[in-house]
Amino acid sequence: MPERAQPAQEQGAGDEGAARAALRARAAGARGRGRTPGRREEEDRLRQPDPLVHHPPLAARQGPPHQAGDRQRPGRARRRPRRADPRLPAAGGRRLVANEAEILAARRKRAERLRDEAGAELFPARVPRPLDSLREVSERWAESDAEALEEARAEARVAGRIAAVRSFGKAAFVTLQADGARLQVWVKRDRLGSEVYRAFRLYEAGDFIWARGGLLRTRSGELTVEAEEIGFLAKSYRPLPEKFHGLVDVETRYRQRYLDLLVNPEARDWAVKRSRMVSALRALLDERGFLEVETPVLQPLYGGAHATPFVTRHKTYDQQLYLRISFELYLKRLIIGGLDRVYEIGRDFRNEGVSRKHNPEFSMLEVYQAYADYTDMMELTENLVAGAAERVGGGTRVERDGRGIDLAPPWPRRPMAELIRERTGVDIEQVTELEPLRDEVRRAGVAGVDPAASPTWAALVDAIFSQAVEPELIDPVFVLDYPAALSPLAKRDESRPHLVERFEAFIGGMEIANAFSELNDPDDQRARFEEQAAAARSGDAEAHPVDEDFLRALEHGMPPTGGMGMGVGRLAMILTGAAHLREVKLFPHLRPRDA
RNA sequence: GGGCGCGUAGCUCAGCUGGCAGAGCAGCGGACUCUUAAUCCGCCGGUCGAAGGUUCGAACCCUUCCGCGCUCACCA
Repeated sequence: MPERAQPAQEQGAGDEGAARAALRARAAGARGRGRTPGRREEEDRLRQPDPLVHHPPLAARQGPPHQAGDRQRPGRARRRPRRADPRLPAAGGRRLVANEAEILAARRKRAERLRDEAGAELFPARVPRPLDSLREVSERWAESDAEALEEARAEARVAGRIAAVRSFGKAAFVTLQADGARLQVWVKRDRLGSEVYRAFRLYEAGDFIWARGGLLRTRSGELTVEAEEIGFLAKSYRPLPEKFHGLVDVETRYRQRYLDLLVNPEARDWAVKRSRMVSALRALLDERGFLEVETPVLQPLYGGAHATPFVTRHKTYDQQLYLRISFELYLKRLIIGGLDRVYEIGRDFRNEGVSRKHNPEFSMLEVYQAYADYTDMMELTENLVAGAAERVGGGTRVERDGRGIDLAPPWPRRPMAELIRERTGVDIEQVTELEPLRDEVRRAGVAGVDPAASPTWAALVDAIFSQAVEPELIDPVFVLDYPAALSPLAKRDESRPHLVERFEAFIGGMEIANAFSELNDPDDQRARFEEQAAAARSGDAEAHPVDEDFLRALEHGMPPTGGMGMGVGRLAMILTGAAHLREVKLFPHLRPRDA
């Protein structure tokens, strides 16, 4: 029962702020200075003003006499300090400062005028039909010049959110945004009539509207709908993020991802790519005859990985349940039951720390194929990754940290011992005891590895590999021939019993997949479970318990089976070039807002 | 948990060696029928994260705390 690749535990590709820096550079243009913005809303929420104590009038301040008189600006100097008005309603869980309240009040007031003076419905139930897709309109006429548009008498009726308004008194240009596409609408009073135009002036950025009219090119060549009809679709009571710099604050981007998606093209692009990637994985597996299944998230006993589970409780059964840490044991039951090719794409939950490398819930693909072994899983893995890349991005070449990576199969197969020897000079095949290996590591001076910190030979091998080898595995590679001691859950290599039939796939310095020839000897499996149980008794909180029900299933016989787990988030990082797992996660886990 | 960094207007950020708290955007009022960060005129907007300390004087120096980020450890 191999524990699977854990996308929550990324071996991050170093550069902390690459994504953020890119965002900032894009948002701020050439003038952008690198600086992490702060978050003021929090403080606003916590403030309890006492102006007399904290903000005395300037006249009452102690100040040097020679500075006092001549340079004060009367207007500023006499301004009374503003502060949060405790009477204002809390919104979104925090107290509003007066200025933000003013902005919101202005939008409310404008909405009321739109409803009462212009007679518009703020949230109408119906949208005029037929409606042209804004994206399709802009794509269809993208290459047509002014004459071509006129000749075709091109027309469109589009709807979207107002992203920007450039107003000229009796005319205005409105940038509509929908589904990630943008299209300009030219709103002119002489075309619409003064009554409609007066109502239009109460529209504002963030609102949803529709417009119908002929397509033309402006002097600057932009495809534009010259509105002959216009209407209101939905009010936005809150403003969009600042239009030039956009939304930069990392925490706000995650907490209010909808704003991030609206204004940061990367956010949208990565979300779309991840979705397409998952669709591609499904399609590729389906084409190979695999059956997608769903197994319990709520499990009476957890297993299949080495991790701390979340615990929950079923009320009416008064039953303790665990959120799954892997799908493994259930999928193998299905193999036993004759579903010879199954996979599941879903969420695992591991009650571990949250950081750039950890998210308590993360997506996993697990695949099991009867009458197969780990070599079949290699072929499957490289074809899934390359196939997904082709279907998502059009090719098997991706960029990472400024260099290209080719995902096209076949990927090299490299024994772990060989890689370690190449990088460090340490030969784990020759040095098979803990103490000699420690000496060897000290002699070789492996950076980042403290030989004394690893309690066993296997742990030290793992430390060497993680530190010295893994970060350098940029191009796709299968690492195989894992020491049996390092992989107690996989089938032994028959001709070399100190090794197991296991591989891990690495790309961009990250573990992408982990696979085994699955252990199907129930007696051996029982022995492994009991080792785990013993470890648990001696204090290993993550060792998992004996699963009698699973053992009973195994005793009914499981065919030789290859199994593979792949971190969906990790693969998404590779295909999008994202530096952080949470960039490809729509709603990453965050610390709660109110302590 | 350890280390490093950051926190100034609703947003993005300046603020020099301790001496007047600023800009742009957003908001409000006005002008403007080819703009696209529209432009122009005027106005509004601040507990400089919090508390304490040093100082004649603190956004700036010191201490503690809070929040966020990075990193190490942990997490095979």
